[in-house]
Amino acid sequence: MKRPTIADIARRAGVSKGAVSYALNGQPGVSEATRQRIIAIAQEIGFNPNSAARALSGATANAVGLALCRPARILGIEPFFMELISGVEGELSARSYALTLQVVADPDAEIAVYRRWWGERRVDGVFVCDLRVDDRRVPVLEELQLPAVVIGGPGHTGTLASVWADDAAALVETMEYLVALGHRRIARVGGLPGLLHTEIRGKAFVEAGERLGLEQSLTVPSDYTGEEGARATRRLLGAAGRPTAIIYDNDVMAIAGLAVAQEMGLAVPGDLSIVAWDDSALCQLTHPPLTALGRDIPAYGAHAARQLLAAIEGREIGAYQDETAHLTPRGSTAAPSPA
Amino acid sequence: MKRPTIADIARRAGVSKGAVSYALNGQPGVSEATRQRIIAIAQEIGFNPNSAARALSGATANAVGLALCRPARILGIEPFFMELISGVEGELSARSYALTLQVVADPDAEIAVYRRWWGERRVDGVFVCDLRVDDRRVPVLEELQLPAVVIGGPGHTGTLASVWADDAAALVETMEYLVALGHRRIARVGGLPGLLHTEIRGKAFVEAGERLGLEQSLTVPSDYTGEEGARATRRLLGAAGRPTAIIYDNDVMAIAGLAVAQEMGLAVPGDLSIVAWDDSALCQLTHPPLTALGRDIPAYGAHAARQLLAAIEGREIGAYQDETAHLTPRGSTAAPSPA
DNA sequence: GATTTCGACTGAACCGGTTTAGTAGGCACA
DNA sequence: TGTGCCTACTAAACCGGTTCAGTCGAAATC
Repeated sequence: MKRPTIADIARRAGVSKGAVSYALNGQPGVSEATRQRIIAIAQEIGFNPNSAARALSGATANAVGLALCRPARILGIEPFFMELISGVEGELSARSYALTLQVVADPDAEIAVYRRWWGERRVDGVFVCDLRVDDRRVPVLEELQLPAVVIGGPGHTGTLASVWADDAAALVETMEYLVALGHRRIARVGGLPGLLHTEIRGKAFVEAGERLGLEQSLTVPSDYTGEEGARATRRLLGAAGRPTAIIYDNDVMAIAGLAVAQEMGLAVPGDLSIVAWDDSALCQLTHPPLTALGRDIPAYGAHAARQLLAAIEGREIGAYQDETAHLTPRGSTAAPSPA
Repeated sequence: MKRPTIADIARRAGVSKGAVSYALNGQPGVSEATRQRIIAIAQEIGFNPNSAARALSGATANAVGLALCRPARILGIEPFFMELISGVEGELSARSYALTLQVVADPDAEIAVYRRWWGERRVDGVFVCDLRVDDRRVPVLEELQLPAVVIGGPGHTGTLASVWADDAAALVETMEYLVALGHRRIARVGGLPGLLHTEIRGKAFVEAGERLGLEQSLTVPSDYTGEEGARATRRLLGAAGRPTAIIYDNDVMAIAGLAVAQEMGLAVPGDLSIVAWDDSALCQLTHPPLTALGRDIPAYGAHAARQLLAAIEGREIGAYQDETAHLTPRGSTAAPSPA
């Protein structure tokens, strides 16, 4: 089946290719009557502009890129990315932008992907996930002048646009809630060290712990997987003076922690309170359901997409602060039983 | 920053654009010495061929498409798609193919996306997920002659290539295992009605139930969400002559079912055995861990990608049968307690 | 009535690759 | 010495859009 081109439309309308281009793109240069006639013909023959031709002559590729740098097994289990993607998609498809996805093995590969995309002119802009402290990707994107929106922050985003949420505030709110319940020994199972939001949460945890006068406020680093979450939990619960509450950096680790606690004969929430960061549907499926810090991830993605489209259009944009995660108390948190 | 083009390379090498093209693409027409010189220059200046220009003149866009037609909340929670994507990616990126992702609202929108992609020449081929009985997408793709690989089957794939696994056999194996443990009343919480694999599993369930002489073999339809899985479970367990074992069409519903059983005071596996289809890491995080039907989803995706690339290259391909899911017994299945 | 202006449109260049047709030079063979 | 053939290249067309520089006729201006 032959794809219709503007030349076909031009022939049928008895005008030149240029006139067709003007008509279809809403540019001045054709009369309203001719424009309508051309649009009608285009619709009739089911015309879609060849994206390659458009990208080659015009400015944009009408596509944006997202490179994900996490191993497959973690990607699968984290609802975060899929929810983010679906939010991003909503904005993009409304403007007929395509999303190009690439899974990469490490930050160097990711940087190589950006350089390739830029060289190939395959994308007009990119999303940057999993921001790190002094992230090496940032200067590369600045150098390439590739429009980019960093998903994360605040800070360490250089001159790039960003979308971020105040994790420190959310964590402090959670700790105050636990303290109000009577907890004095609170632990935290953190995400991948080196990720900016892990560091931000870690710092906030220490500071709030001091301010609230906790007896104990220990962070154990982890990697978002259930296995590591379970291991960290065993370590925390096996030690003397074990915590009465644990905050997990994602829901998968929290669920694993819950299983470990039950396995060790500890009652949740009687002996141990559990809070999960990221409130996916999973948190409501456990027994007891998990108290969780949640926010609207698809909306977060949508904001990021809007920022990126604005950046591509050359509009001046900066950091956009998204809503702060809010705590949904469920059955996994309660006052600690008297020791 | 200016992107280098083959004209830049040609100038520096003192040859024509054509020679550069031959050299970089491994075509005959240049001497080995010249080829090496050109390749060296290309590397030195960091050349990447403009994908639009290549797509416009040559045949391929060097991209394939994947349209996902599921609501955001289900997409997020299902590890299946992300694992599939990461497997697909592995094959694609090895051949420098890009993956274009689009989330759509319904099958009509999905068909529209295929037509647009085809018209725009944006992709060289597509993956088709969630195959339905008499799927309307199949004839459209055949008409467009857009290379496609259906992920699912067998049957209902028309002339399109496909990758499938024998779900019926896996289900029968599972039922035989449960019968061997002593179960006579087995229920099933199914996936979305209308999806081919749901129908195939449903049919196999009924047939095997009869063949094995079960007292009861009831399927309750569901939609893969935890809420629906919980509701279906309550319905099954609340009725008289409740089943002693339930097979769930995905892991999320199985986890929800486990929580419901515990909530109702039933011991798992003592009073109720539970089997999950799709063995994600979640299955090992529950208490007890779930017996699950698992297979290597990234490998499945990789096979699909290989099939699609072959189809794009015009090689004759048909249906590829992937490994059958295998049962991993864990703590959620045991002999039923004497009634 | 001559000149300017403007709207509506055309023709051609251009984007950066691939590919086809053509050519120059070297060598073998009669 | 001429013919044929091969290798190693070049020039130019082409893909399908966008856009720039004109052109043409009609209306507006003086």
